[in-house]
Amino acid sequence: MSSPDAQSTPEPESARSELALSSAPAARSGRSQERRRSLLEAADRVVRRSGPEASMAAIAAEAGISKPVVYRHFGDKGGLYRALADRHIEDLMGRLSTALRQPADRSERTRLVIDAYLAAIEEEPQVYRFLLHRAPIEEPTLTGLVAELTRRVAEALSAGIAGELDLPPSARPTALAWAYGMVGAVQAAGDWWLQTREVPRERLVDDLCELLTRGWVDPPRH
Amino acid sequence: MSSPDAQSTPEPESARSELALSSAPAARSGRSQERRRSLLEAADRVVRRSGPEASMAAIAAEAGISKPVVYRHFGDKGGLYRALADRHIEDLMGRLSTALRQPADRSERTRLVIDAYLAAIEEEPQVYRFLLHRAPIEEPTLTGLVAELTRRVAEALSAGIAGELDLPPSARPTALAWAYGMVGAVQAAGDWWLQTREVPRERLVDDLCELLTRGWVDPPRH
DNA sequence: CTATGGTGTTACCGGCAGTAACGTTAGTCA
DNA sequence: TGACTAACGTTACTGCCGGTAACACCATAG
Repeated sequence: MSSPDAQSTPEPESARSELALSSAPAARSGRSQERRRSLLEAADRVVRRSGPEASMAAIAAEAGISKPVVYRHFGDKGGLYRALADRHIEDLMGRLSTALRQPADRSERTRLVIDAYLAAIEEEPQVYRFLLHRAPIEEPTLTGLVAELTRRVAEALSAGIAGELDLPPSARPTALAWAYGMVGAVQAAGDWWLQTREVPRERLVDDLCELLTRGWVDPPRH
Repeated sequence: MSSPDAQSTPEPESARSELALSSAPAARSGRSQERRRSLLEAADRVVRRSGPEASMAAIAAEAGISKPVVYRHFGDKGGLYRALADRHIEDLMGRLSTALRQPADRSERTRLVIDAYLAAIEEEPQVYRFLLHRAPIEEPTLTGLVAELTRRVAEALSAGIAGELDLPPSARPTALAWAYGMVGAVQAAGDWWLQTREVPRERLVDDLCELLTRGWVDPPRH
């Protein structure tokens, strides 16, 4: 927020075309990149261990370094968290779009995507909680990490839906609404599932898939 | 959470049968109830005006009172927020279950509930943001307000679904999964809609209703 | 008049995000 | 080799916030 120097995650590998914030301090030398990586890794470790309410001091300590260094690299707690989130979001998006590209019919592909998401959050519940249940970035019209993740997945999904169903441009809002709806459905159900593991993943995947492909009006078949 | 005295919202009018909680300071005298009300109203005003990151000091000041009074009444920031949330959740639940009880066929009733929810969040976006995008309560296994709202709506909805479709007990998890899925879908889509008003409410309601009742596999009809 | 319990206050604590100001290395140019 | 500079790192602070301790002000009861 306040800091004018919150460079938004110039991660080396992730293809970044949008978000060309001008104020990045240029030089990003090799040593600096290394530091940045190690800081991100330390932050990751701390978040995994202590949840998202980790303090900057704790993260700095974990990295064996003092706070101002962290601030020089990420400008802001929001900046750090955003960088951290970007990494995980990138990962999740990769898994999801792999599933999305699988050659199969619509409902089977739906199943694959849902399963990919649930598998991911099952593997790393702490990371998931960090991404979804934390909005440490104050909103300048925009919200926190949740929205970022939701937005990206939904955006990709809506493109997929529009393409798949061959929708006219006038139906783009419908595709978006559906995409957000589907993402929200899987997120909320996944959240519930993660807290009260009442049912094997398989089962939840089937239920969600049925809801999203056939609707709730017809009774379930099992 | 730390405070042992966070009484959970003994609102005056909401049907309360003496509240067995032992530690409650007993004599909730008339004057005290009045104070409590005025504090909640002040908090509500501040939250509406400044968003959910309102400080306790600000709320106390708005009520023309000092901080410790607030803490005596609610024990905790979490306690205050929970009390505040309960009030709004109660309200929203009322509107939703009214819609849910309407005599109509399944898809029409779905439409009514979705519309009721979207109407509510459209009327009071600030309150909605407070309820959904804030988890100020640290989680001892439990999460914040979002989960509370989601849980209550989903629980009610799943009972409705199970009754409506005459599901056997073995299908209760399915009903729950569907309920959470539907709630999440409407929440996420509503969130998106509230930020980018790309489309009239009517349209979003129709789209969501179609997704949830007929699934996404068949192309939309408009 | 005094004891007591609820209601209010001021003034503090500890912890956090964020920063200013000061060392310290390391590469550069004479 | 030795002075110069600039990035790198540190300690020690500010300001804010949640939460609390300790004290002050009535009322009513004996």
